[in-house]
Amino acid sequence: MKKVSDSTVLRLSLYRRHLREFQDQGRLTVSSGDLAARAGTTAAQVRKDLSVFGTFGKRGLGYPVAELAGALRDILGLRRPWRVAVVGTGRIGGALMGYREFRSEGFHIVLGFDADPDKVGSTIQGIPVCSDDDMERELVEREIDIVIVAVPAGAAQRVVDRAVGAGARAILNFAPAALEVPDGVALRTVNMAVELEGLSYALAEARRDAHRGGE
Amino acid sequence: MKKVSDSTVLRLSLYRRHLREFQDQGRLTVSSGDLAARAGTTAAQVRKDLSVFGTFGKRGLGYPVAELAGALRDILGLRRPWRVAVVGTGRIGGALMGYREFRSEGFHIVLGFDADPDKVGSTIQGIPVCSDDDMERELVEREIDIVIVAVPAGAAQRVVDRAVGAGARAILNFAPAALEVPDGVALRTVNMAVELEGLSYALAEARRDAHRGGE
DNA sequence: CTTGCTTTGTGAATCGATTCACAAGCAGCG
DNA sequence: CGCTGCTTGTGAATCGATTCACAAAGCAAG
Repeated sequence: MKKVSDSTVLRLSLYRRHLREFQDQGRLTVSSGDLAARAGTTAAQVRKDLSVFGTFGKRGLGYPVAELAGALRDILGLRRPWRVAVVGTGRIGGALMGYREFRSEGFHIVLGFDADPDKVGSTIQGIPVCSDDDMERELVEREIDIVIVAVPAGAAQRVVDRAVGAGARAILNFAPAALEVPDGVALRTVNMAVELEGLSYALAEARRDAHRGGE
Repeated sequence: MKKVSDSTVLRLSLYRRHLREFQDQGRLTVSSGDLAARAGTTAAQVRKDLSVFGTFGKRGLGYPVAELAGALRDILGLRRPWRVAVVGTGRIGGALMGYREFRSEGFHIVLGFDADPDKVGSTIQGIPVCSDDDMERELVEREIDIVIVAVPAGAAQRVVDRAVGAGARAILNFAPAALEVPDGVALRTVNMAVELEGLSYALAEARRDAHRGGE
């Protein structure tokens, strides 16, 4: 299989979302242009992205909404639910444990981990919290597919190493840290502070331009 | 000013983080290679990124840590703090209001907005919550620079329109929705479900490869 | 069956970002 | 002072992703 770029996969997710909207509206087919307009890209981009995985449309007609949505579901691996654990049940971790969007997309958060003995044994958002110490065993026993890391930056690499050691193949990291994982392990980092700094740059740049009189 | 790519700005944020670590370790200079190793990129990339904004290093020596960190601070617009408001004080919004990393990087969350009358007038993480209805007035009066959107997808575009109408120039969106903003307004969207679907794709792909016998 | 309108799928062209490769600059040393 | 060892800054080359452009295909109407 040829390598598929991250940005293509990301867009497939978006397409699927918008396809569901079209489906709710009772549309039977959409053109690449319709889909592109919603997803904020171009018709050619939509067609190119889809063509990586096969041919789904009919010339002159467009794409059958329901069928394409199903195909994307398969491609993205969303046919069956994934089992997810959250490490670190502080404010961020706790919020993620209650995030509706995850469950409705087929990501079932089945347990949390925390180092705080007061939290161990309790539930957060109805999800049981285990001790950090038992991480390896629990990950295996509860057949966790995806580990979400929501611990402070300093602890993140250690958590990742342990999770990978226990066989984790996919990690979503919310700690503001650059993490290392071996080949074959999928890692995505959401760095919220970096996103804010991107906005800060844009604001500063706008101000600089204003002082300089545009350009 | 030539256009600077998002990915360059994103990396500058990372460089600054790692520079502080070097600084804490007492290093006076770093080479592009040192910085690249930490940030997970290449020496050439580091030099190219920096060269967009000027020349900061000395040949044969590397970059002066403190000076470069200061320069990045200026470039990223972090010299003075930004005033931030969070719209939607549910689980995600509430967690963001208490997120330490934001404050320590100079992003001061000064108020929240919520539609729930029970919350209006209370404080979350020590930050006062105002009514959605007063958004325009409060944004102007409290001189908000950045608006964080943490409302359900269906309400996000309306919030953004109102914020932009009140003069907001920078928006960080956590709602799983494709938002439209006029030119001149900086928008970043953090779509956590899409990130998870990226991992799902990787897992599904790995499984497909396994069934097919690698490749 | 033919004409006209639409829209896909895809090679080719373009664009942008990353990587390469090397001259130029600097410190240290004999 | 000139030589050695590093490291930057940057044009040129490469790589990858996006956009263009058009033949092929489907449908409808006459």
